[in-house]
Amino acid sequence: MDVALPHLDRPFDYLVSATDDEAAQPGVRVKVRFAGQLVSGFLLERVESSEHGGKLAYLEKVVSPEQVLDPEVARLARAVADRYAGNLSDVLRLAVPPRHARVESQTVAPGREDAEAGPEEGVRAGVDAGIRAGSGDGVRVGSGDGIQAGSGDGVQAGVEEGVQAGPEAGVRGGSEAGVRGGSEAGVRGGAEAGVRGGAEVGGWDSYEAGTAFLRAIEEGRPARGVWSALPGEEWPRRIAEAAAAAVRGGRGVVVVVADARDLGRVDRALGEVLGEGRHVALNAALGPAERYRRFLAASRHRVPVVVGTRAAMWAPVPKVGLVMIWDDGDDLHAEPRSPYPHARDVLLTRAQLADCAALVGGFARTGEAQLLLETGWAREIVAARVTLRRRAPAIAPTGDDPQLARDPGAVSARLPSLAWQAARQALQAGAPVLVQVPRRGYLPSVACAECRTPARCPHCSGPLGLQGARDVPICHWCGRASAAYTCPACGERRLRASVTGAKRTAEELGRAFAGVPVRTSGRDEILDTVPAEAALVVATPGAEPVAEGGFGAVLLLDTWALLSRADLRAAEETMRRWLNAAALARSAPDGGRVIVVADGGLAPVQALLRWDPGWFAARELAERRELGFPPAARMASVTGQAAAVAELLSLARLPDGVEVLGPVPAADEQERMLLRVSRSGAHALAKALHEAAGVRSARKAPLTVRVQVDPADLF
DNA sequence: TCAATCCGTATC
DNA sequence: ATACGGATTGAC
Repeated sequence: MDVALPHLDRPFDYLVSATDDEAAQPGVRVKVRFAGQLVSGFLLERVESSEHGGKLAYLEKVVSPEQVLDPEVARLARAVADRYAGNLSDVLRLAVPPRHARVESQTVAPGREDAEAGPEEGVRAGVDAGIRAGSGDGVRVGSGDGIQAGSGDGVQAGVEEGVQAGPEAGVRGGSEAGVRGGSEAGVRGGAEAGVRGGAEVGGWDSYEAGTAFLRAIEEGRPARGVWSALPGEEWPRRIAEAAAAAVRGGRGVVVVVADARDLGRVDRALGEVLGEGRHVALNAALGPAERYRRFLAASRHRVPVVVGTRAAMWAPVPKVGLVMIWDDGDDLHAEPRSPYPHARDVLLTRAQLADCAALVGGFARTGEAQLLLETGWAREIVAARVTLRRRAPAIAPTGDDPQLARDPGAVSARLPSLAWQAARQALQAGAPVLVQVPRRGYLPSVACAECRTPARCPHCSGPLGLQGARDVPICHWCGRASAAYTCPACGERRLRASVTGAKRTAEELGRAFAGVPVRTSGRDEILDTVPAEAALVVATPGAEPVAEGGFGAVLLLDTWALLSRADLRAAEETMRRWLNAAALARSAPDGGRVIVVADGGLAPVQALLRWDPGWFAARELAERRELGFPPAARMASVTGQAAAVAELLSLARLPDGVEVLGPVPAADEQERMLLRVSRSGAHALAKALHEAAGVRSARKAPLTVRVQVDPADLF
């Protein structure tokens, strides 16, 4: 039922007229009369009788016989709503794309391929028996406790406790538990698969548990993996190979990536590995018609594999056997609309509910992924150190480079000398060089308040910037503070903000490396690939192109700006950006180098030098455990006007052990309270908050309160 | 004693 | 939003 009121977040029963009987199948869109007005909803299930005491109304109409809400997705949506203290209707808005009637009629519905093309309405109009009113042949519409009673809670507990209880789940994943898929694998893949076995594993044999993981997927076992991709890895190809294994086993696959560029890469790889017509790519940027067309292709089980950005996590696929997420630390995976579910969480819940395989992959590793490993919910898929050494670039820090100030070359290049040397060598060898600089505005640069000469670091000539409200300018490149800055041109001491971004850096580097083409890739114009020839490529994090044959050198500049952010995830995010850029370099045996302009003693720098995202993630998680931060604990925020927040919290029957923190001021004269609870109490906390919101909405409380579980912006 | 009105609550 | 039931109030 498309009603976003927490106290109405449950299914409602309706009668079905004989006219609607055939079309009224689970998953179809319907219109019903609710409190006097016509509202839309989804038919959740057909039932013989209703427990509802009062009078039942008839379904107003079946909007379309298209079964757009897959039962598996409906269960998932309910579980996600529960986890995030949200309404099913909100989740379904995210999960099922808006209907496009023309697309629906243009394409042939399943099972009707042979029927004479007549419009579906015509087909049903023929069935026009009398009304079987009394029979009580009913239907359940709207919100899905109906799917049903026990399972709502049980399922949610499953994930929480699955993650928590670990060992059992882990053992289950690893062992022979999921025999179900086995038969299909035998029938479909058969001898062929057996023979091709080795080749089908593709590049997964570079990872210690890789081959076994792929075999498990093909055999339909619910294996769960956290995959640390090797530097230089053709990860879209690995994802496609994993998808192909599931398809050979007769199962469906859902892949979620962060942005359109990653989507393009996986889309291409899937086409190559699976052949055309075996998958669809879903992208928010598609128009409504094309989006619905592709959704229908999946919903009608025309294709076994769906890849897409965030919203694709809800895509229906036939007999889901594997869900995958790439680069789960990317903040694009967090849904910005209520109830703000995170793609990783949704996919893992999906795997838990469907008892299917799951893969969380990336060059970096998030605290959440680390937790999956430490609880035993998932197994590590990593390469042996010896393989890593063969594939990784040579990585060095320039932190306290003693040559920095003395080396005239470094000053003229406006780069620390080591970075300058690495770039020059790569260019001389005919290889492209990647320079990663933070996004414009990330840390504003400063210029002389009088003559507007850009303020430069006295040590390395890097651009100076101001961090937050602090007055002391800091170098973007080497991180040194310049307390007593004086403009070399006019002697002025005051500074004003100016902007330096990728563009400016590109200009400066162009002057330093005369004759070398300089290209930029950033927000407005993103490069996808660059050829294997000498060029400087200045890119913001996330916009780095892939170089044919790999970059000869990767320079990570302005690292201080990333590391010093006052964000819980600053270090993790920095690590992720570095690894993603460094992964684009050639291997050390092929001359690939990565220079990070940062102090080699810092933990993220250490982790980068050793290419050890696991070590870093374990360290991060341990720290968050100590501090009681997510994902070691579960947090929720309640935001709104002070009185409304207080009302909600007074109504909430919070479980034992909830810590209430705050209030802290929020935007628009509102305030925000934070609630913290152990992971085992997470479900109860969400339930209590949803119930309290329900009481408020039943009272028609005028002031809105926003409840967020695992808010993206903590501290 | 009954109807008009108000308030709170459920909405199949 | 709107409809309904129960309580409340005011007129006969």
